[in-house]
Amino acid sequence: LRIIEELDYYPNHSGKLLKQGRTYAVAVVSSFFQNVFKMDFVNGIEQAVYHTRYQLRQFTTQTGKEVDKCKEILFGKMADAVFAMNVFPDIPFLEKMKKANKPIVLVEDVVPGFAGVTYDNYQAAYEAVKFLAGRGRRKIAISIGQKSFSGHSFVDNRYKGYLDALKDLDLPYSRVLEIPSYDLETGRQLYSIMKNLDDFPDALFCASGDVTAAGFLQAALSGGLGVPDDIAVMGFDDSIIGQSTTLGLTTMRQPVHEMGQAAFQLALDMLEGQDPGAFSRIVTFPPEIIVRQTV
Amino acid sequence: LRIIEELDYYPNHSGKLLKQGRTYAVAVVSSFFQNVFKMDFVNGIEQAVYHTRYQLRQFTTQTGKEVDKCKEILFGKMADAVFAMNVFPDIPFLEKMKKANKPIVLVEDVVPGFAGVTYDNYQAAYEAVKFLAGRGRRKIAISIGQKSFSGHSFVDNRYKGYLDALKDLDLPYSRVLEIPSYDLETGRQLYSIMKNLDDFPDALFCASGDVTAAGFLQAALSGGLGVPDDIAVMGFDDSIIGQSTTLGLTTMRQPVHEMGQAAFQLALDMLEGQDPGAFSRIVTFPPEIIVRQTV
DNA sequence: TTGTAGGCGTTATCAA
DNA sequence: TTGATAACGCCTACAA
Repeated sequence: LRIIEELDYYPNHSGKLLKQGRTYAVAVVSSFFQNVFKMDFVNGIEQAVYHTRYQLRQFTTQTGKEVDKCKEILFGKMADAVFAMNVFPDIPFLEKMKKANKPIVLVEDVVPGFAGVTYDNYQAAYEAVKFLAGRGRRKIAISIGQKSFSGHSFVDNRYKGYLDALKDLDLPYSRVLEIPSYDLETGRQLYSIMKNLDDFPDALFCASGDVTAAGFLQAALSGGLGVPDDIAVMGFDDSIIGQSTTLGLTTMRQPVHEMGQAAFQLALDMLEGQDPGAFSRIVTFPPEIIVRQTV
Repeated sequence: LRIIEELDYYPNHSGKLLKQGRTYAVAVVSSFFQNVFKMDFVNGIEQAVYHTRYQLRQFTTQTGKEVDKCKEILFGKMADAVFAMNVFPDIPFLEKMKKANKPIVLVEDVVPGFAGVTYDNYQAAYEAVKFLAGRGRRKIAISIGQKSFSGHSFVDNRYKGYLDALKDLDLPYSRVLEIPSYDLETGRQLYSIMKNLDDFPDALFCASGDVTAAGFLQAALSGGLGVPDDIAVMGFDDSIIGQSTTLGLTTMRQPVHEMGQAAFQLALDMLEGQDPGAFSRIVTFPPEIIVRQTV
């Protein structure tokens, strides 16, 4: 032991893994770089991982190559389990991985019958509209990301929740602002777009997230629009961005951090658990409204 | 090749690495989980890594165990190079790693003679005070993290910049609010602390970062304090938090994303470059003031 | 061109 | 308890 200390000997990691056949690593795979959502999610995984012998690895791939990357990681023994963020649900692929006993946890966009962690996006949008209507708003616009080809992405679910709520509440006004990205500048542009609308809304539900809501708030207030007097604004996520706007943002909380922790727990259940049900378990988190000053 | 495809064969990563003796991985080591600073920094590394054959790995350690972890990673061949964030500068350790030709890039807190990426924190604080004074402020308070034992951490440098600027500008007023953490709530508490001060400042320089500045802004404005009329507020970092406050935050930009890219480039130079100077190169980024509405 | 053998560093097994 | 040996899967070098 003294010699080990003196020579700074540390066991070669690759040699160890090769022999063991297990990596004791889990991997996050996504086609986008760090952003606030991923930060919160990864933070949740990190904290859960911290108390175990596992390592966390992150891989960024080209859009559309996620499935290949997952295969490479799992079959090539780069990690024991994978968290796939917003990956287009390729059922034959998922079947194959399940049959091969390779743990994949789908995040956000989930497929019935396969392990995943998600959020009730339909209900969240539905309740957001109901809440706005309950505060006397009648002309509720929504800003939202691109709808998907499949019609089953989290964006599609939020969209459906919005439409169904309007219908159930007998609100004839609807206005959908579909935006290409989720950044501040796009949020600011929402105001320019809205200004030119002939029929102005009295509420904006930023289903596109807190960052876009913060951008809208900046542009609207410096454009002289009163919030919440002229227009109510509701965000989505309750991320640190939503928490730090100067005018407190009312928002639909998504417990992203807890989702990360749950995702790791689910991966562990698949890797070490006796419970075969884990391979088709979906953990769904409920919406929660955080009321601040913009509604 | 058809058979490879059919059987979903992927080369075993550990076997490959064991033979190669190189991992083609770089590792970020820190004693804290994802936060906005780390997010931006890692994002910079990720984008630089993306175009190479390298992978990025992240390791979170107990505070004080960073050096052990770096040794384990480098000697145990878990990665080819390490980015050490805010690690207490242990010179004998750094000497040893340099002698062993193991690339370590120090981030933020840097040691002369060893590879690192940093920011001119002294100059940044100095210029922030000068800027505030140039706008007619005479009683400038600073909020800042815990000073270090060594007296040479980035916090210490900001502190010195503040004091020297006050001296050079003949401003007798000084008020240092040393805070334990960098979150929103701590920022809000800055307002409560300040309210009870007998001699109220006319400017607050949040050298503790944009997040604390955003928290202060919330508390101050809802407490009825006028910004910038009653008090000027200046942040630090120009992170996404600083960019998304409803009242635009004037702040001292730190190009964290670029620092991440530079750190990876420096690691590459050490790993693949012919230039032995890389092992003692320090890349320092200059400060830049972003003027918005709070000053 | 194709095939075979050895070694990377670890760990598990089996023998002494 | 200790010590030698084989095998994990890859790559490279050398032989056929």
